[in-house]
Amino acid sequence: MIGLFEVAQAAGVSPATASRALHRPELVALRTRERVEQAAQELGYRPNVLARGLRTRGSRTIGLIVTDILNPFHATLAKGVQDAAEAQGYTVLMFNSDEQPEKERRALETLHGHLPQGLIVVPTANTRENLEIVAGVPTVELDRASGTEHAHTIMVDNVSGSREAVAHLIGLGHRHIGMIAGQQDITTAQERLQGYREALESAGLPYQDALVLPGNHREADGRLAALRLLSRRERPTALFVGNNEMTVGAVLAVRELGLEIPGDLSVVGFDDSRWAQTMSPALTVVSQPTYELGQIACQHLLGLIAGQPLPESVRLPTRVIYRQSTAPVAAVRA
Amino acid sequence: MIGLFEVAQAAGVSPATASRALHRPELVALRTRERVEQAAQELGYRPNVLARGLRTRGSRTIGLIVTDILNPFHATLAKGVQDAAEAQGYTVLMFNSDEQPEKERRALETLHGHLPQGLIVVPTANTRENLEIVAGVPTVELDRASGTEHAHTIMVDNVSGSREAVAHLIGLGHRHIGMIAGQQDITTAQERLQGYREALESAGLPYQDALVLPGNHREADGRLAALRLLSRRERPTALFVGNNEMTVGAVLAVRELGLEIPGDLSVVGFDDSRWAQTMSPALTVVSQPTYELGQIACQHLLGLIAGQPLPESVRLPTRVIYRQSTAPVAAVRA
DNA sequence: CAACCGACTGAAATCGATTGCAGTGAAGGG
DNA sequence: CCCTTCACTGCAATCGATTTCAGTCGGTTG
Repeated sequence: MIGLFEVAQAAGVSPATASRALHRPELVALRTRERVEQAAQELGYRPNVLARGLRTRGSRTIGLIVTDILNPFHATLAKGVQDAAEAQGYTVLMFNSDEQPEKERRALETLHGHLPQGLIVVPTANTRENLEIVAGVPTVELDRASGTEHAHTIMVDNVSGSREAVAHLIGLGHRHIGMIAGQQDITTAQERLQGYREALESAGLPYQDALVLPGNHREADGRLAALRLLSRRERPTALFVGNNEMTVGAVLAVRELGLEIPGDLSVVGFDDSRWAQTMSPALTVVSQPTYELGQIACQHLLGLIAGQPLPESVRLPTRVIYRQSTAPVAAVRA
Repeated sequence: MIGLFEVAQAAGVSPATASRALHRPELVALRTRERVEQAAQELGYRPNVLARGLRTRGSRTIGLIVTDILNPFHATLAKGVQDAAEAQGYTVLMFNSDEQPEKERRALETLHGHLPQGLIVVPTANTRENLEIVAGVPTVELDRASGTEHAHTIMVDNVSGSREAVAHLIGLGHRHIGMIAGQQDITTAQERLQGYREALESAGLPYQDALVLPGNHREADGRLAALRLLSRRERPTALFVGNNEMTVGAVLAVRELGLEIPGDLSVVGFDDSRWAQTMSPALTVVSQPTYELGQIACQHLLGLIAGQPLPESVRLPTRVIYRQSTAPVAAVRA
């Protein structure tokens, strides 16, 4: 292994000087620095991150915990975080919590041993308690809020995205709009439901409990919820689904029931995806700047690490993309 | 920070004994060990991975380099690797090469500084040279082979998967079968093309160069290639696409041209996905045991690290899943 | 000309865990 | 009763990079 010692020897200086030459250039005479740099170059010196991290108590490493890397939304978040981290020379240690508080806890414990400089986490139900494991480490919560006081959160504007989507349906004449909401212990799901309610309210429509079903954010649950909603005596004419996975399930359920989109039923999903774009008919969705969300979360975290004063809460805009899965309710009766 | 020192103090022993008590129990008296374990438990001791790694020259960490985490295939591989690693107490450092040899090189350099115990890599065009950076580190190549001598590779049986898929098309009466192959500097793409040729050959059909187009594995390229193939005077009646992303592009191209699947054109893709399952008509594909591929690669690597004798090459089976995107060629003329 | 200054460099301590070696006490054998 | 053996424990060195502190050496200033 090529260590600083070898470099120093080759350059005819002490390890101390070699170290300074490489990352505190202003403390070393120009000629010495050049010799060291050349030696490092020629020998292919790569600093031992472990030794450095041990000494400096921190390792230019940040932790990232997402709930499900197989969900394209989370994969995109992860890419945004990684790219931003790499741009600043940080390495990302990534973990999956699979929405399980227990796995999240294990991930945090492992992470803690690596002395990360900071942490980005997509919270689960228990994140508030789990975060004690890494107390003192700058942390950014991504996409959802854990409820921890003074936590930094980077989220999208779920409320207005939902509100606009549902208002769009109302504008098309729909009066019975079903919603498949997520688990209500997650802020994202709460906010999307709130947007739905607000849209109804400003249109003077009543909120009907029976039209809103929860779901655990998985495809299977979306399917079941949709089957139940669409089997009601008075079938909704439109469906708003609170996350991408459940939307897939809902659309499959619609097909199973032999209903036409948008002829029999208008559908709006939350979160755009290739699937939403290429299914037929193409799906109207509330889209989120997913990659940017990850990127900004990372930049925010690096800012925190550097001690910059930053706002505790950042909201990125959502936007409704109108495609072919929504149509005037009149069409149903026609 | 709770270190071994604090634990030792609380248990009334030296750090040396505390260390042994925790990972060499047989060297320590039962009662002492219990005291140490309890102290560690109560204080919430977590070993400092950096210090340990520095001392033992290795950090219970493995590296993983995939080419594109946004591709569900790679995301699934990553999950397989991570789950298997976690099961054995290993931490995964994951990087994206985005198919760029330069990014791969940087990832390897960063990784090298972390003294990983092993490495799993989905090779790019330059992997053979790049791997010198981590010379001496046990390495497993995943999904593709870099061409390095005596490299351990975990791949699927691309040739027979393709052969069977194309034979299926031939069995349906197709005689003009187009293929969108990947870049031919990647073994996976070579092998899938070979399967295509073998199928033609055993059916006594001629191989026509003009029916085979390359592509860089991206959706956009799949679309362009499909547009070109399907605009030929004598249009192919079937299309075999060599990877999942390009298949999406190809299907979009088919729709643009106003062709019906499978009425005007049969389509088979390589690699199953939710998109392939839920598009209409559902896509006939060659499926791969993706998650297992990742898992097995990781177990293989951990085996190598432990010094077990293992075969250099492992092939997992592929399987054709017959859905609605393929139909007898007769239907075209009907 | 002496005292001093500033720029630079090196010796050595340090981070926390592991481990070779030596030392301790008790048990057992002669 | 003494010596050996064995089980256990502690001291101190070690991994590689960083950093404090103490020089060293020209050159400068009063």
